[in-house]
Amino acid sequence: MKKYSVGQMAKALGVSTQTLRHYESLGLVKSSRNDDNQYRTYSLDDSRILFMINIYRSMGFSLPKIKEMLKEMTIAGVKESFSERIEEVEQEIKLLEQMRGELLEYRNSIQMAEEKIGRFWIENRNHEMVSVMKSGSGLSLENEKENQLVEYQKLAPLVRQGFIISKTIISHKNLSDYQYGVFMSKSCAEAILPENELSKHLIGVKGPLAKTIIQTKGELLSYRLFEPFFEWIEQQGYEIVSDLYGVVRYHSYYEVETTLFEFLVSVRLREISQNT
Amino acid sequence: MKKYSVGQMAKALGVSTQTLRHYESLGLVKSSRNDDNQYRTYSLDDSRILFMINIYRSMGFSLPKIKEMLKEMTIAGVKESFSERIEEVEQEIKLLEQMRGELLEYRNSIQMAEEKIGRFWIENRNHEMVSVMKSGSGLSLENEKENQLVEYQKLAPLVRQGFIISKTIISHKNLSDYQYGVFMSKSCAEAILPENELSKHLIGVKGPLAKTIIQTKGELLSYRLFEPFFEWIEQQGYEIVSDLYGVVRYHSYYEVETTLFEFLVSVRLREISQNT
DNA sequence: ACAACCTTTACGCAGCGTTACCGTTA
DNA sequence: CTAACGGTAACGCTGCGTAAAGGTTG
Repeated sequence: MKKYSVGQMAKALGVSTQTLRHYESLGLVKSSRNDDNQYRTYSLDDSRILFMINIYRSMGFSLPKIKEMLKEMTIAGVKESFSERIEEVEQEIKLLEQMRGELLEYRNSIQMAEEKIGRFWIENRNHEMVSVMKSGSGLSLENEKENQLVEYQKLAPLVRQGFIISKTIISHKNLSDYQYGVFMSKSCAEAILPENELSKHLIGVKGPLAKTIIQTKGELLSYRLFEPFFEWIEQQGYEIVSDLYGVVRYHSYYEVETTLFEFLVSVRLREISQNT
Repeated sequence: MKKYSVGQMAKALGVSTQTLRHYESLGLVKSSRNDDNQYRTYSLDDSRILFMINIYRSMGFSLPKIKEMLKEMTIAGVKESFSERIEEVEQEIKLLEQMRGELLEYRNSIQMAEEKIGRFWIENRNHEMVSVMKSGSGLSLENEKENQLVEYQKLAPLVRQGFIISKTIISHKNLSDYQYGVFMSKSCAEAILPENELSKHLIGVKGPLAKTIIQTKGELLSYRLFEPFFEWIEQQGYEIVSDLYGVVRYHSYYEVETTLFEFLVSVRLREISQNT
């Protein structure tokens, strides 16, 4: 039977010579050798196995798995391997589709934020979100809350950090002690939270909402940063009726840190004061 | 500001301590150290960055890419990264879906073959396939054909090896010199072959077709192997009117090689002989 | 003599997991 | 004293790609 060298066989299969040697070192194929120079030689039969390996590789089987499959005597066993791989692939597809969804959502949210930096506006729809760490001040990583956060993060990596600034603190014009929060959308929370937890952390921010995008560069949150926002709200004839929620839209560090927050707060029209 | 140890921070983020050290070694984060014991300490600000890293990881960005993104000053740049990643993910999804299709097809074909080992049957539909190596005898890996095969394999790994046994050879009852072929479906060939090539290699096997599944174990193809098949065809009142095509359905090696071939050949009803 | 083959050995890649070996803390 | 932390250094996993350093072929 005609014999071929590694190079010839590699070319015919569309793989590299190293690939063939690698398969041999893993025991996927055994090559015979030319006695004169110890060159590898391949036959027609070898090519059939290499062909199969190629096909299995193109379906994403691992090399050890392929080795197993090539040694598998029963056709039922091979079918089983295929079924397993099909399930794996479907899992991977699901994951990637989820990823794509998150990426699109994130890109949109950045785009929106970018367009609205420093601007103020009113939205009338209700905004429902869940804050996991609401009740702690600062980064509370102890006991229950710590474990909670770990669990939620594992289930939904796409939660957002942010801040909760209570109404009282705002009225005192002193933001030195804001609270720390981890936010997620209601739909996300519904998917991963037990029902009682959901209601415990759910923040139903009722419309109309005053919103703004604030970009900070390594600064701490201070009242001064929000003053234009609060003044604008007043000028529009509204008053604040909820805590102020800041959700991180984008965060980077380059010497000084740069953070893009979306801040939102429930407002209502002030009643016209009789005394003015 | 409150400080946290690696262990605490790792737990809060749902990652391992090694992961945090790894990020540090890559320059994704810088940790300050406790002067007493050189333990790492993390602050609230660090946690925000680690949080972002987690989110980016969950979207499949590589660590070097994430490092870049965290240093990126412009929001447009970040958006661009997202758009790139979205394209990547969509490519990956496409690939996996293709893989799934091939896996399903392959599993079905094995299942079919398994059920019909050693059985003979007639199919009336036409069978169209393309054999790239048709004109060569044995495994021809030279010149043009070699390059062709390489190209086709790269474009469509899921082609099948097989054999072509010419009508003349069959009538001589001597199968020692069969031809080697690489088959693909017409739809696959249409996708990757230039049109003139397609017509050159297209084998239109017209119905009715006699088919069988033959399992060989380290044997060479011999006339004896096909004798029951040919006899059955004759008994049914048919005669062979095309070459015999053997397509590999499954191939393994376990001490002796095991191959599952699907063989098919065009037949037509014999005219009733006046002399018999 | 020279290019184009072939040989083996070994490191590099990503993103950590997993020892190994040792110091610190509660 | 001991368990549970912390530290660094180094190897392991997958599937080859890419030298390095040398022999063989046409």
